[in-house]
Amino acid sequence: MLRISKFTDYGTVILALMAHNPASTHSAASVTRQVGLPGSTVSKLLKMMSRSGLLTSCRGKQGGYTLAKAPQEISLAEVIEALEGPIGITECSRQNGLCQVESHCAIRRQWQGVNGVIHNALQQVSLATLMHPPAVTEAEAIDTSAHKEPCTTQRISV
Amino acid sequence: MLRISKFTDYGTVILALMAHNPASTHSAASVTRQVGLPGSTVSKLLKMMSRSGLLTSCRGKQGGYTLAKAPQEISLAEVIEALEGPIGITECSRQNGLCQVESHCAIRRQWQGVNGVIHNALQQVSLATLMHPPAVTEAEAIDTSAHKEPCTTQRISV
DNA sequence: ACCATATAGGACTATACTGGTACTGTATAA
DNA sequence: TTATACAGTACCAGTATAGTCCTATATGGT
Repeated sequence: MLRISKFTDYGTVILALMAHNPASTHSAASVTRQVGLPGSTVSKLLKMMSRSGLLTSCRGKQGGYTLAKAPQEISLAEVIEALEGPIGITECSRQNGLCQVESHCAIRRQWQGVNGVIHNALQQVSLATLMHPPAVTEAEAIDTSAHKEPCTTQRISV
Repeated sequence: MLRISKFTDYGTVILALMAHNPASTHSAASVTRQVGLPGSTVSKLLKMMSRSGLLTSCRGKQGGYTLAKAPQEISLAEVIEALEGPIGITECSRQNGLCQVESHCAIRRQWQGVNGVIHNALQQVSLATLMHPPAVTEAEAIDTSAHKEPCTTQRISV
């Protein structure tokens, strides 16, 4: 199949959604409401992404998550790596000594090349690119709670 | 991770090995001997690849498997698709209606684009490309049994 | 000070997939 | 006729994935 996990997929959906209002804070609840996925899954994803630095978080009342960088600066490669670790199309693309046939294996170097190409492709696509096409339903997709300001601790506050 | 399964990985190793002698017939046993992987796994892979048309097979004494096409004409994309089905980096890259948020989802089209790029990259790389670099251990890697001719039924016989 | 809200960080479960095995059947060449 | 080698399928164990739940902690407002 050669695919990313559903989790990562969901992750990009959530990020794209948040990218409509990059500056504001989104609570797990509001994201859940908009995205139509199980709430616990959403908050798990948000937690993971904030731990890996894609999002910043803020606890407490009016808390929530915010994009840590501008949508143009977040690449798919980053997202994938954040949610499922380093990109390696084969196990031996990154590490030596894992494979019993490494000596026979004239293939490894080439796989690493392929890997590079793919990694590149994923790095080219930013969150901003990802949400190019319609930009139609923006107004509908955003509920009021998404409009609140980032919580105070996040601005270089007082 | 974004990676192909070990199976597919092994598959390419086996194919590359066979590609050293594209014209001759390789028995499961001889491939197993050369490749250093569990025999049952090897024959499972050979079966799968022959069913999907990458290899032709021939039963009976002196039987075995042969590449169905020249190494230059077998792409990684083909191999991956043969062993793990159509390449789709996300589940929705191919099919509609799987995803609950498809309406919100401005992302799908872009993922399909990414998918295309990757698919392309994999199509560029042929089995021949895959075994470019060394070509060193050819003589060692091939044991005598690999030198036998294709079995009669495979030539447009009599 | 207190409370409601919202994230942090786990542990936990069920299910699906992956890698590997085993066994029976069938075609082929000698 | 027999030994050889592929065909097909059912099976099993280990692991990864998707999803749930619970407790702790931080924040803002009253």
